[in-house]
Amino acid sequence: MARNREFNTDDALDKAMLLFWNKGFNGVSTQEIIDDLNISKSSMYGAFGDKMELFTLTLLRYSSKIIVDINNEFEISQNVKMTFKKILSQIYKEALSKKLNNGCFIVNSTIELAPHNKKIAKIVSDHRTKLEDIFENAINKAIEKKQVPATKNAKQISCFFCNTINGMYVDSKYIRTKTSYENTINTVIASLD
Amino acid sequence: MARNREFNTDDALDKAMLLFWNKGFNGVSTQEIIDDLNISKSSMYGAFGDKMELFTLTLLRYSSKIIVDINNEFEISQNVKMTFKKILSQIYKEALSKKLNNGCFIVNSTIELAPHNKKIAKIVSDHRTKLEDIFENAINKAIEKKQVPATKNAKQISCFFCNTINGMYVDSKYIRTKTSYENTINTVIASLD
DNA sequence: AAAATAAAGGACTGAATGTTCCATAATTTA
DNA sequence: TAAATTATGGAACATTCAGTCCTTTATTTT
Repeated sequence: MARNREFNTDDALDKAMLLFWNKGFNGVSTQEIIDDLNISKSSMYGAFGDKMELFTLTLLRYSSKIIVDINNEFEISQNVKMTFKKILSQIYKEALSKKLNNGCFIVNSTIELAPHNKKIAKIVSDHRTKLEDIFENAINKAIEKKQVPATKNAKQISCFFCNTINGMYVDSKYIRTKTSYENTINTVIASLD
Repeated sequence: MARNREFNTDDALDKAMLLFWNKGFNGVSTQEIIDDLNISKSSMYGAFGDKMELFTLTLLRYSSKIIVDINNEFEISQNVKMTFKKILSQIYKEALSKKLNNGCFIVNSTIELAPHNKKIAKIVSDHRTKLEDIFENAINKAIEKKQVPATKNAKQISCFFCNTINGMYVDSKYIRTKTSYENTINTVIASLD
């Protein structure tokens, strides 16, 4: 050990995450990053490797946070249907309240990078698998509790919900009317009846 | 009039469209464009203005083509449900058959540019409005023909279908299994029953 | 306190970026 | 056929890009 790092690594990752989330990998320059994090280039390269490594760290960080949050939602859940409605509603409420239309960092990265970068494709794909698993477990538990008809296919619906969420995050980039999202959510939630 | 253009403008636009569609605005350089179109820089700038103008032209061209195609589908349609199933299935069949995971040029541009570029946001938003209108008309006609229950809200379902399509185009960037898409489609089509 | 080690600042690099300019070539109109 | 006009090819431009290098500074270990 020798001289200590003068900045907080997690804070720096959070700031970089916001930049990449908002403008994409290609939309942010290294100069912009070091200006925003208020560190020097050598510090950035020393701490995080290169631009793509930094990006990857922020994406993994984002994914973890989302997975933890969604897991929590279902742990405190009394009713799956309500919880799904809450999760879907939060997406558009956040979108409408923010000035930044940054949507979902995972979706953004899927579109921008997944087809041309295997590492990013893996992160995105792993994230999707985790989400679907959480949903599937929640629906199966609800079926056990007779809150959802046993005729429903939990896997199929989980997949469909992920699709809906991805769609909503695309919409959130340019749709600023509550009604549009509520149209979708109402139709979607009905699939659990 | 004077010297004639040596290249075909429409062919050039189609080639440029493929580039942007596959790699996004920021993912394609002017050098790459002129190499691919096999024209000189001055020809490109002379014919299309600048990179963003060229991009905009290709995006509008893409949008028009999609709208014409979808319109045609419903014009030859005997049954809305079948037509929707056909449209949704085509998305994943095309995705699975192609080596390029380019998805939908409109969705890609929505994610990459709409939040930071008003002109692109308008194109994307107009495209969405047109699509929803086509769907709404088709569902209403089907209700008249008693193919769809009159209790259904055509506007709401149209909005939901657009959401589903956007979600599928996100998925198409990294999901290579038929089952996943069929899970979604089966659940979605059921909303017309 | 000295030696070792790691972080920071920032100048620097070479390549790539989007765009412009200009000389030349082709075509049309008068 | 001459003048006008547009297209082409490619050199040139300033800027920005991601990434490196080296000196200085701070901290730890011996």
